[in-house]
Amino acid sequence: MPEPARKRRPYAPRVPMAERREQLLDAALTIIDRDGYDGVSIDAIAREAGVTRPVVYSAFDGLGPLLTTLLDRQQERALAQLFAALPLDAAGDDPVAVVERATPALHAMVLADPVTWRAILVSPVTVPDVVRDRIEGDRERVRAVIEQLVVGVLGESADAEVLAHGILALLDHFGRLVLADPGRFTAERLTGVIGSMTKAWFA
Amino acid sequence: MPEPARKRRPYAPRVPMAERREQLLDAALTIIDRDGYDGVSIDAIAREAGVTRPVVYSAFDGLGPLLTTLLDRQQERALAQLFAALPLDAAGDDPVAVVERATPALHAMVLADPVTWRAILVSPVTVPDVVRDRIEGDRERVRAVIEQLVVGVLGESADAEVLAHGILALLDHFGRLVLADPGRFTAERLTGVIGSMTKAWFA
DNA sequence: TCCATTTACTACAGGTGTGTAGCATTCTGG
DNA sequence: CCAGAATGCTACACACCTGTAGTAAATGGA
Repeated sequence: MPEPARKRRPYAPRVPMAERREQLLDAALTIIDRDGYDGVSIDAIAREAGVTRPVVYSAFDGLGPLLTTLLDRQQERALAQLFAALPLDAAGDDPVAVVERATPALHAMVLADPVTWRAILVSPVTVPDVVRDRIEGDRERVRAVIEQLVVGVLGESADAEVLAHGILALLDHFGRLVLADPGRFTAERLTGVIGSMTKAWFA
Repeated sequence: MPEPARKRRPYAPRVPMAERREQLLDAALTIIDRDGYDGVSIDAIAREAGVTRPVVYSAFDGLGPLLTTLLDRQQERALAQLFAALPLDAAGDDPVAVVERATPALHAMVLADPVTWRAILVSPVTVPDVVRDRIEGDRERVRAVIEQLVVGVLGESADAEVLAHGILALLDHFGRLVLADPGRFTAERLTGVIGSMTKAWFA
């Protein structure tokens, strides 16, 4: 029988830096989706990607920069999806109609890319600082957009800041419900509730 | 000059087990409040309490049981505070009046014991499993109570489950706002927004 | 006062993660 | 075909955490 000889690990496929970086970002996202932000480490990412840690260090300066880069990528995807689904140009329209169009659109958006949205919605506070600051910053930008919508519809009299916080909190939570149990929390139910709340407000 | 001689660590005050346990729970809560659930470990708790790890192990069987005990204690405090502030017996009353009494009460409750409430509100998902399951369980119980209130007020026709989710999400988020910036998000503003939402619904 | 009990500490063995230096392999262009 | 540049791996030095066995100090009652 031959020597045990399992001395050297088989070489991972050689890959140019740019591609390796993408692959590592994908690995990080997979871990976040499967194990939460707790599970993310240089070590875990290397294992997930089938390489050793120095490979990761040669592609990124550490966990913080890696996650920042990942967030850059996901941010672009998420905000594009979100602003496509939000009724940004509906200044004068009937609010009920607007809401009853936007709600199913948001529902579909979340289910169409659950990995992206889970990483954003199911992450609120106890995550690495880089990530938290980034997500909070984006959330604040979205909230400002909603606040403008509120002002546009209700005028200056309402407490638009607090209302926008409330609306975003509702959207967040309904998003989490959809991700957690899509069969239970359907577009119809959510649209029904949000629609009747809107009707109550304006009718 | 005397020998360096800093061989032995000064003894921590000797304390009976029951008291030590309380002290360790307080240390854990302090850490959670300051560093989040990520920072909690047997080691960190021992350091925070000014003792060594074996002391912690002699008081609890490990981190899980310690946190469970802490949750038992905090749960009692929190639910007592919450059900005192919630209008559980207001089945027939005017909803607007009920809400305008309950909102300032909840606001005061959160600010009166911010450490307890931060640990509950600012913790949603990425926390030790024992803690998450526990908090989620309690949240679900509270949500069920709210659902009953909704049914009592709106009847069976409404989608009480989803509405209760929405209401709890609003309460959660407004609680976080108050904890994050008490000067900005006052009882008056929150009561104003919640009151006008309620008025819109029922008027 | 002295000893048994209670309480606390030291020390060790083992696990996982970080970051880096130096070596091995593969690939590419002349 | 054969450098040298890319790319990947091994190995090491730390750091921090878990649990536990053995030892030292404080306390209280006989």
